[in-house]
Amino acid sequence: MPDEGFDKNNPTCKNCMLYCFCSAPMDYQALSAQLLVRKKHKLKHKELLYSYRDQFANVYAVKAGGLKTYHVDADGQERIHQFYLAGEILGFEAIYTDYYPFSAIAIASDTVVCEIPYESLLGYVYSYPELHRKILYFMSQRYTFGLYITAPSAEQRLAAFLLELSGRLHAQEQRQEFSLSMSRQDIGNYLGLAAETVSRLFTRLQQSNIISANNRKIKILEMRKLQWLAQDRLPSLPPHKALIS
Amino acid sequence: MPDEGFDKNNPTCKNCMLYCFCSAPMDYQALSAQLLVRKKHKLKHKELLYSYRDQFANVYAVKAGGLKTYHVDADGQERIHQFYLAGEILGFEAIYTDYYPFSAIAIASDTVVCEIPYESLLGYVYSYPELHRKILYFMSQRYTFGLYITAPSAEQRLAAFLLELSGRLHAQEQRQEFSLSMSRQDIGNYLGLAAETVSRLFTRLQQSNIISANNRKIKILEMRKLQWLAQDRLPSLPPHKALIS
DNA sequence: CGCCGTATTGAGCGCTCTCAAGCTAGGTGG
DNA sequence: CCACCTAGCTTGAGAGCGCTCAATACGGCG
Repeated sequence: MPDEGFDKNNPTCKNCMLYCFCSAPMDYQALSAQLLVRKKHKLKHKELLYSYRDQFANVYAVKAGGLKTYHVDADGQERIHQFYLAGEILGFEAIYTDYYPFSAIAIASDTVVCEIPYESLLGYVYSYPELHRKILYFMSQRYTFGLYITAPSAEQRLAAFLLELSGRLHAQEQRQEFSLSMSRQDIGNYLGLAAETVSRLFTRLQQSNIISANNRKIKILEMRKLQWLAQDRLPSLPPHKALIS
Repeated sequence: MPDEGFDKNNPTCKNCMLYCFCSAPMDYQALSAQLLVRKKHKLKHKELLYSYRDQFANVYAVKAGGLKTYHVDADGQERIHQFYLAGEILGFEAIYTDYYPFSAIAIASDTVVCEIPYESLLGYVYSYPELHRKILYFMSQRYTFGLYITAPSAEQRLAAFLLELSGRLHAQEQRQEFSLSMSRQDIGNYLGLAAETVSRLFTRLQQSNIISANNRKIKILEMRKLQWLAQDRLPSLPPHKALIS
């Protein structure tokens, strides 16, 4: 269902990667929410945003909550492709195929996304070069995610995953303390591990006093040790905040 | 060393994803090789194209041979991020960081790449909307690669990897028969497996008469069986040829 | 308060890793 | 042209990590 438009005091808007465009400062006037964002969707937990093979039409900026994209293989097993957290944009993966190659589903209740028609987004690119760079920037950023999912040990994978999440959530929360929007099952699926293994690893990391983990609440206690476990599996990246101008 | 420019009869140019621009038909005149491609580089096996942390300046279209991008972790272990085969373009991963987040190295002798300055490429986008779509298309395509690297069994990973390669090489060779440009070690590294495991799998797939593998020469004998092993781990994708117009 | 999805914990097995020893092929130099 | 040399590939044996299956505990939501 459609929602009210852009609100520059809304914290979910402040964290959005497209904030600088929706906030319509100076010469970006034309890009105010009414133009760029067609409507907002509120999604409940496990509510589908788009489905595999749907005709590609929109990309979506995540304002609150989170989503996962996934594909169901021949066994009926779900394979998670990517997570999309508040401030990130999904849908670009469909440019290549012209239909969505994955399904996208909310992993948190109260997930809110802004629907951005792709064709109109492309149209604005010519008037707003900065928007163009931004799009390429978003798409490029994804390339650096998930480098660690082939790490030889489960511990390395989870450590790197937590560090990546911590970086991606940087803009919104404390770097060392954050709340997982995904289940153990989903983490395991994404990392190529059984959910039980993920659970055991959380226990182990807590016993070593490297993190504390109360259900989905994670606090990184020993950042250095966690980085050591991850073995520099992530290339050091600038916080994306820097580009939000 | 710089090389002669675009040659529309050169098979390596014909297979390039940017062929339609370099071939300069009609209104794309301005995009002939001299403008889009600054120079060509010939690389020997294991010769570096760019290095981690180098200032981002160019993307590179692979005309012949192949490359891998990789990152060296804290253990000194190489972690392969992606392979780039003839007709594909690398370097976009650096947009986000403004330096190359991985190193790129040739995995075949006689690798040839066309150097395309990113800023000038961006400049042409405004005059040639089709070029813009193409760039987004290339970048989007990468999102669909490597979905299978977290598959639970090694056999599934390798089967899916071979199928993906077969699709990516479609434009250049027979779909069922192709030549691997990467070593067993590299395949294992990419798939999160030991090289020995990869080797054993090749042996096993041969004994089942699903493929034949003489060193780097691969022939898929039973496509259906290979797809069954891969468990539909790849979303079905159109051959990129279709978009080369 | 009771339910159901999620998380934890345990036991035992099997796949893949490691280490190690041959083998093959392609390239080099005599 | 052939012998050597080296990197890459294959094959084997044994160990260990993570998976499966199963039972129990937790916690959010009605």
